[in-house]
Amino acid sequence: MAMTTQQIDPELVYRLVRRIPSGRVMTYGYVARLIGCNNPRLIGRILHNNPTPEITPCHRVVNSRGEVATNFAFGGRAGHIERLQAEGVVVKNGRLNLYRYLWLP
DNA sequence: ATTAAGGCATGAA
DNA sequence: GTTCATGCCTTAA
Repeated sequence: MAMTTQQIDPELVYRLVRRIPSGRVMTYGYVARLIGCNNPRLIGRILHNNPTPEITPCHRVVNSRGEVATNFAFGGRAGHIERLQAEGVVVKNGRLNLYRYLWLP
């Protein structure tokens, strides 16, 4: 029995991402898992379509290696890094320490 | 032992 | 069939 059509509400993603405290991050995988989706890439697509970057801090989501997005919708890689550093997150070589900054609800 | 980089798997648009 | 704001594994320095 294959469940091929699993629809997820982008609002669920945005609502969860808004809970990430300033200076902390979550990964695409964790976000996906928490909203009952096993497709991390879909989270990336939804965040790419983020209509309100000022309200929904999509820059607080990185990949499982702690690396920022190459094609961040708001200023690309540099924009992603800049927004994280503005919150005190130390980013080196487009990468941050997940052990230090990872936040889970 | 640690890290970097590449390749394959995955699920939905 | 193609395209990803991914993840995990393998391999090479």
